[in-house]
Amino acid sequence: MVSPVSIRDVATRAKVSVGTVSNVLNRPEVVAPATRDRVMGAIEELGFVRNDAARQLRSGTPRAIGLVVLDVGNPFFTDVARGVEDTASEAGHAVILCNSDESTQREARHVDLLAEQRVHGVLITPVDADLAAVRRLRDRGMSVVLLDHPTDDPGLCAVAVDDRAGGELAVTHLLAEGYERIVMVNGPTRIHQGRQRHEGAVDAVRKAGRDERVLEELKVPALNVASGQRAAEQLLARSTRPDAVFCANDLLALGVLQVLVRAGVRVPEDVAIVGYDDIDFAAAAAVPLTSVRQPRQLIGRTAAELVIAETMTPSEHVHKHVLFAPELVVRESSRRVQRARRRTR
Amino acid sequence: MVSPVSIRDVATRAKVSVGTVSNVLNRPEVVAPATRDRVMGAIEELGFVRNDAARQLRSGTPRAIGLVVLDVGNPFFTDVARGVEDTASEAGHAVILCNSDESTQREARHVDLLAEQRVHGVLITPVDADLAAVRRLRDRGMSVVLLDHPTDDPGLCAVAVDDRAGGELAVTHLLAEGYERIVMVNGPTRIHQGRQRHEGAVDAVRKAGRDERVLEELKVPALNVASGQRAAEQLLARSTRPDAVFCANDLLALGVLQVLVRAGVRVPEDVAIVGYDDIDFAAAAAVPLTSVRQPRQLIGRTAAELVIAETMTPSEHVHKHVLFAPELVVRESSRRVQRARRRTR
DNA sequence: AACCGGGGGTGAAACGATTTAACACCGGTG
DNA sequence: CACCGGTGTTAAATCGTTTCACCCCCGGTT
Repeated sequence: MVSPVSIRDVATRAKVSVGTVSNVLNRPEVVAPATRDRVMGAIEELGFVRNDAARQLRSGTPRAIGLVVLDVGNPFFTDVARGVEDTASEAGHAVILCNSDESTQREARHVDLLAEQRVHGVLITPVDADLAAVRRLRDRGMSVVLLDHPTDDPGLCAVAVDDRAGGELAVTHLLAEGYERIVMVNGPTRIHQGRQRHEGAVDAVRKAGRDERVLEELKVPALNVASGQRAAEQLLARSTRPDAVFCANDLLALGVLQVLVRAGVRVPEDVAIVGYDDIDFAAAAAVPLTSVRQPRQLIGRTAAELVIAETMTPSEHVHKHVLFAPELVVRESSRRVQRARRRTR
Repeated sequence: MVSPVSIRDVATRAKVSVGTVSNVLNRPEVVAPATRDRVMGAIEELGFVRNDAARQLRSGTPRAIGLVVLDVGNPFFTDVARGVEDTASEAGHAVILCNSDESTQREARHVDLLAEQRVHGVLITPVDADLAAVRRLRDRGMSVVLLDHPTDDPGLCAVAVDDRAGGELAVTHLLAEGYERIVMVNGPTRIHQGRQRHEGAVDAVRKAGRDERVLEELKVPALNVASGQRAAEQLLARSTRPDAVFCANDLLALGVLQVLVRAGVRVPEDVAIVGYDDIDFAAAAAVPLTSVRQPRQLIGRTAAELVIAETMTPSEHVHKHVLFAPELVVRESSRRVQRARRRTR
């Protein structure tokens, strides 16, 4: 029982042909004001709503874009999604949200669904680095933009943030503040963002001319709060503790921070903490968290713009790889110098 | 250039009629195994993907449901969305996510879009209590389920949590722990959840036979961390501070907690804090937060099930108002008794 | 008077699937 | 041999739009 009133009913009511109604809807300027008003009136009275399925069937241009993320629960993706939703809805597109939960199967199922929906394009953070899902989409002639996943493939648009630079920023900062035993808490190797951030961290050590042993990597199974807590417990149990912890994302950092604070460790005097992403909770933590900020909403907006542009003018479209620069936001969790100064005042 | 291979191409390739291909796709049991395999083969070779628009046009049954939330940035809605997404995708439905950002205009625009898409049904947390948007949807013959917004309207399904009971739980707990000057930090009156929670809090005071002055309400403009921080600053500036703060949601509570802790106030010895929602960050706060838990994913799942059920059997469907019971999760931020005991041990 | 051009409409043919009535074929039965 | 019921397949109608070729009317040019 879904709105049984069609364009034909409107036409009858307004005593015009269906073609004219369609014109009123899509190119109002070509129809005489008098008839236009009559048609509009009929639409109003009947409560007519365009059927997008029929529309799309004939015109071939869909009005939705797909968004496949690794984890809707992660504030990072939430903010990206918000950006996507904003520009999509400005362009009159709906956003179909899919959550792959880092599972290749779920990703595949969603991708199939999106293909059937003939979406305008797909923004995806792929689960696997082999991009199988992405290839399948492209094979079906769909525009794809990679989200937060750089690639060399010149046949693809991608929007990402320079993770290597971000890692370098963080560790350079820690070294400059005088920290000398840094542990990086990182996710599983599979996650390339983490790998990049670690490489950046190593770069920082090298560029500072320090012994590479000032930096150690501690891997945890997932990038969430619970993993951070467990990592912190491990660190506490050690005989010689690090004096700084750099976490691959803020969720980890919040977990670490909580456990350390509750164990009586002073942050940043005893141990500094730096996170990554600068989610809203970072600034509101017990000790405001230094973090590497990524322009999350901007990532979403840019990706949405790219995919819309690509499908508007598929022929002349040039694939772009947009790489945003991360930014270090220094807060109290790593400000050894300033704290010291304040204390001596 | 979106997958130009249609069911007709498959038919030609497999040397059958289009009807047979359709049968293979939808009722495989009626077609002979031999032909079935032949058709499947052709589908595979050609990389055929069903065109959902055409499908829906003829069959009339859409494969997407709409979800309109107040704020995708709020972890509460994120978790609800996850629940929706889960059951929807199990049922083979796509979820179209819309963010109204508490704006009536955005809500209206999204609702129109969903109507054009002829979605299966819409799950919505309405911006306005007058439910104008909801009525528009229903007028167009669409199933609507109200999310986290109770209603008396018997023509509607609704899934919500008993906010009044939640407020009562929180304050009863605080009173039982011996707190006697409670401030409830609440959002603007417009937000009914907050109103209900406050009424519940008042109930608790009355039922405990206390003077109603043990509870005071402090209103803030928004339910986010920043508002919580500002509220805490106000409280700190007072000559007589409350000994407990009950916040209308966890974001507020985290803001309050952070400011208090940084000002040297001991939680829960000097001031107890109770939040609402029990988002993941609540447990990971500097002092783990006592909070009223709502079954967020379950809310999403239930709502999705309802809307799918309603559209499957529209005739015999009986509208339901599901009201979940909230649950108090006691953590350290309000455990005066236990802390005292621990200290004397 | 014939012709032209163009604004304002009309009507029918797509679009790609589903659905249904009809049909061809089969061995078995009366 | 005619008839039957069942099975597998076909062809055509249908869904609601958009698009496109064409028509009509009317004033202005030759």
